[in-house]
Amino acid sequence: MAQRQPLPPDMFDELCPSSLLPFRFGDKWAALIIRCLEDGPRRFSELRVPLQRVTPKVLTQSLRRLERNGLVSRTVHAAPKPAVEYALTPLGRSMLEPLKTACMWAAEHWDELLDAREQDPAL
Amino acid sequence: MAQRQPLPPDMFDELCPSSLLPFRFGDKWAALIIRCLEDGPRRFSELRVPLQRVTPKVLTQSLRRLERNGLVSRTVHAAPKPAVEYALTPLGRSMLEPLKTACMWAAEHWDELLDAREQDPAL
DNA sequence: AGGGGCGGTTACCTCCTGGATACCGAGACC
DNA sequence: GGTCTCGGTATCCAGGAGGTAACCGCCCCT
Repeated sequence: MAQRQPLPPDMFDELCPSSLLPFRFGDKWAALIIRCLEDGPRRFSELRVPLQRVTPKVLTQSLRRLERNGLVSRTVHAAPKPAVEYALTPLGRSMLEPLKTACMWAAEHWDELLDAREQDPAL
Repeated sequence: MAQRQPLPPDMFDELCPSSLLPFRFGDKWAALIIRCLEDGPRRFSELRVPLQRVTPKVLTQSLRRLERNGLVSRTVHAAPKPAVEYALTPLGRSMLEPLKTACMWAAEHWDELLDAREQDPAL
């Protein structure tokens, strides 16, 4: 193997996007919410169906954060019935691609991950 | 737009890979460590160079966790000098691809993310 | 035999996330 | 006017992630 370069001290300096974001994106439920919105706007109570174990407080928190980061939009419809719809913004939609790449990796290697854990039962 | 399907309650049931892993992978430093190991094995003190702000305790924690999950291997060389080398396993190496996809997304949309936060100064 | 680098460990503490539970206000409906 | 659903809030709390600081054993080198 060729001689490797030493790792530069400034490799991850500052707010480098590649150092902060990937694979630590959002909170626990953010990715799932984005996938729920893939097919179009959804209402609060619609989201609670697949995300059964998310309490309303936490769901609100997640949605607010996604809104703040410009990935999701929140629209209140007064008529005919009061309703709130959450939808992906273009930015949110652009995130579907890397999200799916990650999902595919996870699906492909899920067994290996489980195996590794079982081979080392120490926690 | 065509009528959307309602979201199924079992959409994220159980340990579905796509629900657990993507974008919440590992701890705070896991992704950075993996990128540091891309070019070959590295020693503990080598990793501390780019990851300046990681204390030894936390770095050890991260590495142990990556080892447990089968992404990184730890090898102790006794001779000629005592040294410990961390390297990517094939599984760890397979993670580089989705990781880079995520990095590219972050780099492309970094400005938009910052903009969104500034438009909504409420926290 | 003393010092220094390597590769950690230990104890302690803080903050944030996320969960449980209960409550609530505005409209629509009966 | 009472009640139902929708879309949340308010409060409290526990666990874990991650940071700080100090210490440590081993081996090599001189």
